[in-house]
Amino acid sequence: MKKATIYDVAREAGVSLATVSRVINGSSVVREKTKEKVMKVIDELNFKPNQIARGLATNKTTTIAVIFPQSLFAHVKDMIGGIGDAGRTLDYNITIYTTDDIGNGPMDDVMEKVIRTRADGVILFNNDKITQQIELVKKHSIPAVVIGMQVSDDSLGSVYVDAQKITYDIVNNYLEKGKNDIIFVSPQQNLIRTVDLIEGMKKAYQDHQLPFDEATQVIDTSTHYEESYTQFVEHFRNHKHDLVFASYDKEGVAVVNAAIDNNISVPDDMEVMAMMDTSYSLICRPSLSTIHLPIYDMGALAVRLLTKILNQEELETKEVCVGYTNIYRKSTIQ
Amino acid sequence: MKKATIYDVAREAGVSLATVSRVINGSSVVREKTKEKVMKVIDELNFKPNQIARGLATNKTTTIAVIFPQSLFAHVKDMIGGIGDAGRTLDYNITIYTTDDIGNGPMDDVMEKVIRTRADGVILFNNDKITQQIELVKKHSIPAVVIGMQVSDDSLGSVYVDAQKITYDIVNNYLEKGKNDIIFVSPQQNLIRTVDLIEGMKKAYQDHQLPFDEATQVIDTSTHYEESYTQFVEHFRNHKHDLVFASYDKEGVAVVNAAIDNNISVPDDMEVMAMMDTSYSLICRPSLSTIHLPIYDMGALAVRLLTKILNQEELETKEVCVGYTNIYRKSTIQ
DNA sequence: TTGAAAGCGCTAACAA
DNA sequence: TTGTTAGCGCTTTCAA
Repeated sequence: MKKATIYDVAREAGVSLATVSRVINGSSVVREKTKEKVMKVIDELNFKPNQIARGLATNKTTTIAVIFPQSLFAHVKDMIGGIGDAGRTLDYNITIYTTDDIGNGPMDDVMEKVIRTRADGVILFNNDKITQQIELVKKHSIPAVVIGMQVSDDSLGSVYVDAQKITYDIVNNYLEKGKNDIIFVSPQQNLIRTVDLIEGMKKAYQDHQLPFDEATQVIDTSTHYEESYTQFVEHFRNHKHDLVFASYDKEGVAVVNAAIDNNISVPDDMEVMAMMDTSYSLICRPSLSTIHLPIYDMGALAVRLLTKILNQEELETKEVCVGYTNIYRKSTIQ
Repeated sequence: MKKATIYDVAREAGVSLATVSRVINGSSVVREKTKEKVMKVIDELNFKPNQIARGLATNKTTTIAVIFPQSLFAHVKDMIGGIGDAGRTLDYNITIYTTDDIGNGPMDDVMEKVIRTRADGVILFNNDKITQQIELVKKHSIPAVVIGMQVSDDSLGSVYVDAQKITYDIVNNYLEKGKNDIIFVSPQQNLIRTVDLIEGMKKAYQDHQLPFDEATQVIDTSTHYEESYTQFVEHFRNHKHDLVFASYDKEGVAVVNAAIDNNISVPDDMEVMAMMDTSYSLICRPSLSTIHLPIYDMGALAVRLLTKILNQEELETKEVCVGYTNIYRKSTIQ
């Protein structure tokens, strides 16, 4: 049995196409009596408007494309809940596109697909290729919002956190206590811009007239627990710091475990602080002090912001900065 | 500047619509010379075929809807990588829909959206409402594959793991060693059917002519670490078992940590085994023995299977059973 | 308040 | 090998 179309409804209800269209789009001009009649037929025929046809007619798809590299997956997946829920509430379809790790001209290919599908807008995430991605959406003038970094551009929105402030405050706090052996560990790919995080540290050192040596105080690591753990076991064989700040809980746990295995007591001999407040930080023993970011909300906010841009709604700002909370648990002395 | 349409290309290239259409769809009948000419214009005008228009004409959207309850998010998110990558390789769009936790008539609403968007097919996950969901897709005759449970139905595909065998083998092994105080812990919502997991245990007990008491040997828990941890700290105050089998690593870690806090040594006093082989099992101390399931692959396989069904390709079976590996680490005596 | 009709951008017979 | 033409199912003027 074929799906009922608007024609079928019109015929059965004895009205024109236009009237049915008005009814399903909630136009106010249609008489109550007619409306009821049409609704009844819609129900009887189990008619569901074809969004594809509508899309063709209106040149809108009510679809938002979410683009992210697989390597950022750990961060993105936690946001998908918020993105999905907001999409549902606001009646937008969310379609996801992964880049890299597979295929060849990754970003171009993906953008090509997004353009073909005529998504109304896209959501991007801070990553090492973000500049190139932003170029692309601008070139094709696709409305977009990027999560994880502030971007000041008329055509783009952004949802971000004040990364510099996060590290500045923490580092400043330790320096004030005379604890100035602080290192920063992070994988290359990160939702929160590592340059900003590092910048915040630098500033704090500067304000205390202390030297900050990026070569030794910033350590790159892997996103795979086993690799980072192994790396840190080695590192802590002959290093010990006042504070290790990790940009993601998982790496924070690797630090803690590696330290413990080198008989460095956390937090007594060395303090550890991480970011994101995921389950990892709870599971860790001692439990990890961490920065809580409103991950779910950031996803939902990005969708909300994007739809506002799409609907040309008034908005005070296209750059929305979200708050965060320092959560002190057992890996720091508080 | 408006986007170029197939008309623009036809006009510029001095050919008809049909020819352009043939070129972009890779039809073999078009002369090489003409093809080149058309391609050139396509490039110049930066023409991107409108998939919406194509969808209307062909009655196909090349999109797959992935539907899952938020409560199953922890499992699903790990699969999204595989689903996304497979979608990209096979040139299908993946759109995600979350159910429950928000809104009212959850599943009906979602299905309504899926129908409106005319997704070619859907991917479902085992969860406590799966029967109802299967009913719905069948009622609307939407091609579907479900992940996490075997379903024998002509119109549906499934990608699953032999859950009964997993628990049977493990439990059987312990019973043979005379260790028969075994409990099973799991949250309500699970990707792998808990009834099957429990059934496997029962069978093993049966084969050993030993009683299995579901009331005491099966423990429900929360998906939130803090809650399950608290619950287990209480439980282990006056319980100790030969083996605790948890259906997900996170709950396994909660068991381990709660046991340790009650001075129960793992694995000497009590062994713990979990499922999924996520980072949690690595982070746990002692590291968790766990069942490795090919999560990424299951996602990719589901997409592959669904597209085969959509394209009416020949397939030996619609019920694909994937393998698994027992990974023994430090939470069990091996 | 309703209807007629054109058009959205493409595909797919069918004819040439 | 190419072109003509009729849809696909909806929205949206414009007129009534």
